[in-house]
Amino acid sequence: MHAAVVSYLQVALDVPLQRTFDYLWAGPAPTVGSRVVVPFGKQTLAGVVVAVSAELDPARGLTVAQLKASQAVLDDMPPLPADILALCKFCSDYYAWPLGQVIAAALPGALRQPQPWQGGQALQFWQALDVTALLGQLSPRAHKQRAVAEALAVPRSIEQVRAVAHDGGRWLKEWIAAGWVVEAVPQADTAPPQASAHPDLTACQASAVARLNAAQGYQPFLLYGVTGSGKTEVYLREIEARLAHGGQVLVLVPEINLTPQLEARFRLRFPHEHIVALHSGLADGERTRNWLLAAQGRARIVLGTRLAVFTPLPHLALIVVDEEHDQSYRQQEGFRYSARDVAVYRARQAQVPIVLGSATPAIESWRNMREGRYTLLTLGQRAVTGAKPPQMTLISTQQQRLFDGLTQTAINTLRDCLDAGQQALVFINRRGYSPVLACHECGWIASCKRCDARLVLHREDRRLRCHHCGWESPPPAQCPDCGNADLQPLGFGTQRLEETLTGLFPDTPPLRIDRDNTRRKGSLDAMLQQVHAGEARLLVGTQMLAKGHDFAGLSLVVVVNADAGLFSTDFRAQERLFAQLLQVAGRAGRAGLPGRVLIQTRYHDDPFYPQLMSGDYAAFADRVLQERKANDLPPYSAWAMLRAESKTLMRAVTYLREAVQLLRTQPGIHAGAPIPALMMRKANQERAQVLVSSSSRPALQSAMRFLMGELLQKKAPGVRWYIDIDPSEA
DNA sequence: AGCACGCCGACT
DNA sequence: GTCGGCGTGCTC
Repeated sequence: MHAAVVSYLQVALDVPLQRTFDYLWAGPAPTVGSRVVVPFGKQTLAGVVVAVSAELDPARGLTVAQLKASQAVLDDMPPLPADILALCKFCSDYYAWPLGQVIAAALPGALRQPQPWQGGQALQFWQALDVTALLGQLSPRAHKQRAVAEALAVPRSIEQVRAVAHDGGRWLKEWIAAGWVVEAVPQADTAPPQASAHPDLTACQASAVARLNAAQGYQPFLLYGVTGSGKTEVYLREIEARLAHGGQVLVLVPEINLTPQLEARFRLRFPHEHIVALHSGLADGERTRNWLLAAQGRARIVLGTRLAVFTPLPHLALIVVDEEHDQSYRQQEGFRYSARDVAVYRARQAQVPIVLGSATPAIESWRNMREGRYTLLTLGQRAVTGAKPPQMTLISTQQQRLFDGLTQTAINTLRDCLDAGQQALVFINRRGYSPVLACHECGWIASCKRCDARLVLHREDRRLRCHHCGWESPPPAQCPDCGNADLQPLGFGTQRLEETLTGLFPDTPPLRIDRDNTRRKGSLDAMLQQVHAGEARLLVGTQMLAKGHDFAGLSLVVVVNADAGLFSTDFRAQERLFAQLLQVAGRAGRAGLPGRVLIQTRYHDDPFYPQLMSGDYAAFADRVLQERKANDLPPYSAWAMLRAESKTLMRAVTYLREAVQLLRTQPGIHAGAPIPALMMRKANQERAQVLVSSSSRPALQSAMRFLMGELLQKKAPGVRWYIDIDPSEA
């Protein structure tokens, strides 16, 4: 007889509590990273074991009697490997978010449930023993069945079979029972990469590929090239090289709706590889299956959105972040992280190269490149011939009156375009721009005297506020420079644009395409269909239209409120605007038609516009970097936003004031004044925020850690708070 | 986050 | 007399 084995497990649970919980396990110690089912209060939860010991650590301050027993150790997934746990731990510390919730974000939904995942059979693959013989059994008119049978010439999962035909799963079951189809192992590794369809590389591409090929261990690259310069081909070549050495690659892309095209291109290029997609648009089962295939090392290419950055990849050999500047790499809800930054950390941790690709790199990445931390790979020339760069024109709104946001020049040009039977896009962007008060006569802009930042107009209480330092005042009755009494926020007047256009062009009613009216599934496709069919010729769109969609008949783009983006309180707004305008300009004149882009601005003298006109992003980025340095903005200063919500604004503000007092005891920390949030009421909660900054990242980290300790101690009835590290806007 | 316990208003 | 409002307190 031998003594009963007892292990003590530290378990991370998906609860908003900054600690792990300890459980007993009557049996041999499970592997760290295992999924367990544990009782928690009255609930039963799934958790992940983050530490195991044979004795209860007295430092935990618990007695054995206080511990409950873990109910089960699940084996439906391989235990989370040490590198992923370490990555989660890093994120938990860096982003000040509970470890259990970071881990939960890293797992697909089915593996967050306190039941074993039942979809294991979806990991099996099936293949017809003899396709010809099977086809001979089928009715020649059963086209769907025949298609499924043909697909089974190579190993297929049940999802893949269902994708071929709706009833595919049922037929598969029948054929398995009849012995026509047997389980098979995909032969990903034995098939040599096909030497098919490799386009010739330009000199720039060839040199980029050569330098990527030579990379060993951790090496970050910034692949900088205009649209059409062939960044994807560079990724594909490098991926091919890394796969040839038995590696896995992680490819991150910004949006779900861009994935199908790219995925198709990857599948075409690597027909014998397991390529799995990972994004929130997948059904739970498929996402879990894809995640497991990657974690088992069976899928060698993972193509996913930001959440894919946490996928376990035992043979990780390369990370690609496409359109690395894109805002959708930032999770804005709950566990707020930047997938690009996490990807860089992961590449260093795994000692593999990482390629950050963009035509308009994030200023942070540009700085890393300029300071020698990232290697620059430039793709200069256009690989795709034919597409001529559009002709860009500025229209100064200084001389021309605006009619609901449109100049006469813009109206005339739109009319000419529509009369000629072509398509036009009026591009507005009002997302994320704070109302910045300006004089539309002389160009004066309300700015903070103390920090040089733009002031924001808070309409609720008619106050101007600096989101940087908290200074506030009532808005001036008239322009301090020219005396004009009609001060309006930049970008005002675009609200009624759609009606105005309807009135101006009754024969070609505008079609508005934005987030609000495309939320319903399929509605975007229906609208795009109308555009392609030429039924809609006048489009009104937001940045949704800037990405990805090509319209053959589109020859004119009018940008109506660029200035609202140029003078935003968001210090990142300029680079976003630059990227967006370059992108939207690329929409015009795709198919031989000469493209024209009209940009209305009151501030045509701003250095922004000449740099935009010449497409000189490098000059723009260097200038922005200098400005950021001069004004002590990120990345030259580390920022965190402390946000609080409560029933009343007073409470949230008072709470933040106390937090500011605490922060000011910390060395090297600057904390401003609490500011009411612009979108104030959200779910009946008033919100306020305060900006915390430091010239030293470690100082900021330790101050926030200190603050969290203090805030967790003191109880604040009805106040919820959280910390946003590296916030995307002020 | 859940889910309890816990004291004060309108109702089978 | 009870059902139920959500304040506050805890979860190994």
